[in-house]
Amino acid sequence: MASQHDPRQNHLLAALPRDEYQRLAPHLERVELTLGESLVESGKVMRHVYFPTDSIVSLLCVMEDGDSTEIAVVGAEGIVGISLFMGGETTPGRAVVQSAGGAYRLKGQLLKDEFDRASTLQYLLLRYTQALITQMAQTAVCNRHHSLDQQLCRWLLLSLDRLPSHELVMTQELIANMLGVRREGVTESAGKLQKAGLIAYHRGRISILDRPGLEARVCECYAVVKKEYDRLLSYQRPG
Amino acid sequence: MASQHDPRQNHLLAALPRDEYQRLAPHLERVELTLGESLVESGKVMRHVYFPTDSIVSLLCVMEDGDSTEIAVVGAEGIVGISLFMGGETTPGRAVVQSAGGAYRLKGQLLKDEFDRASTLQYLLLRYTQALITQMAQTAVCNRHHSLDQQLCRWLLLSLDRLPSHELVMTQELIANMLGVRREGVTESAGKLQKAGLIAYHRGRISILDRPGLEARVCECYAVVKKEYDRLLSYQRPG
DNA sequence: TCGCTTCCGTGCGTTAGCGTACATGGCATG
DNA sequence: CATGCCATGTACGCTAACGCACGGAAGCGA
Repeated sequence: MASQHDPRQNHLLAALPRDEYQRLAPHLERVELTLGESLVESGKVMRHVYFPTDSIVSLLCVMEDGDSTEIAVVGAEGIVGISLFMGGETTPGRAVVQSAGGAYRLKGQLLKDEFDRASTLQYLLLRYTQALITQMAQTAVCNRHHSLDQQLCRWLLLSLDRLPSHELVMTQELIANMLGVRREGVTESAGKLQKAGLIAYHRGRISILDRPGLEARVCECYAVVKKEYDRLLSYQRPG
Repeated sequence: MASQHDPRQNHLLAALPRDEYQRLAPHLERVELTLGESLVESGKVMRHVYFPTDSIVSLLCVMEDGDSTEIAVVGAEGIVGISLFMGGETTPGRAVVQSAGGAYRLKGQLLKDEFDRASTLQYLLLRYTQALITQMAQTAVCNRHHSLDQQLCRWLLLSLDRLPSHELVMTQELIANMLGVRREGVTESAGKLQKAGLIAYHRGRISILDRPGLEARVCECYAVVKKEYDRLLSYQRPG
């Protein structure tokens, strides 16, 4: 069983066979991520990858004028810094802590070394990356075709899936940055959900009161992403 | 030099060292892709990957109601079917031929075998996948924040970069499907470009008359993607 | 040559989301 | 308790894109 602070609260680390995990474990360094902290800056070379345990990290694409959009969200099921093993070293995007909490970090070179052994880690990371790609694609199509109301539901559910509690610490201003819309738009959509009794909002804290209600309002995008994550990250190795 | 039909017109295949290429070459099968042909269907297991030479393939995300959006575009610089080596076997998206032309296909298992040798091919494919991810992310943010006019310019330039000629065979209806907008919207935006003398449109054929003019109108997204492709696919191996 | 289909242009009214401005009420800080 | 900032609510005009409907023209096949 996992102690209170155990790297294996991260699903990728938990899925490693004993010997691979033992090689990495001494180098895993626990860090506390604070809300708004930036783990990856556009174009900067990363020194570490991060395995969240009970934190959430948003992958953002920021443009010259400051407008931004969330591309994908990473929790305990994933890793931040895929470009380190994909080979690019850097990304044009940013990674920002969306929900404070713990994570374990690992020096990029150590991850790369283990990855290059054609290890289980490689298998896991590639499958995870494909799940991430699906999330990005579905986010793109959702941005195009669905209403802000639906997108907000999707965003809340994706966050909720990565949190232990039913409460998230997040101002409407920040949600607006994630979704790439106006703050006032979020106020309006969130107001609808609140009137419908699905959530309660109070100064940067959102309590989810009726999760099935959210699921009833969300667009198909949420289910598509969730299904693909379940499929790809169930970790039944072929051999 | 490449003969008229040479697998090495595809940049990934061209970048392989001799021995790796020799292993794959006997299994590369030339195919002619026709406009609108579907190479990958949502959820279906793929049997082959495709290396385009002078064709263009669009990666689409299609929703239940039929609305779709292009997530990324693949030409001679890339490969169609990344989920075969990423490990997922399938994707929720589709891959549709956007511009007819040649490609070489390879049985999925053969590609996987070579990939798992920790070969140069693996190095190339992973870097390519990262470039693809960048394109997807930028597409998402462009969908959100930029006008249809700008997106059309981006789409034309991305297509143009993957074509030998200055003419593309593509109805406004199809472009609308790619961009996830109405056909009438494309008519209007294309009309502006035509009035400005940048393109000429005639029954499913677009001639680009003034490429610098398009580049002057396009949003930053085009340059971000192009720069990242150039950076990641220049193929200077570290060792 | 006729007729049909495909492709493009245009003109509505409608709407979601934008930009802006401003009001209110918590909460912290002194 | 006074001050001030921050998070949220609200209002209003504006615009890009939507849905729908129609018209015309180019090409193709009989």
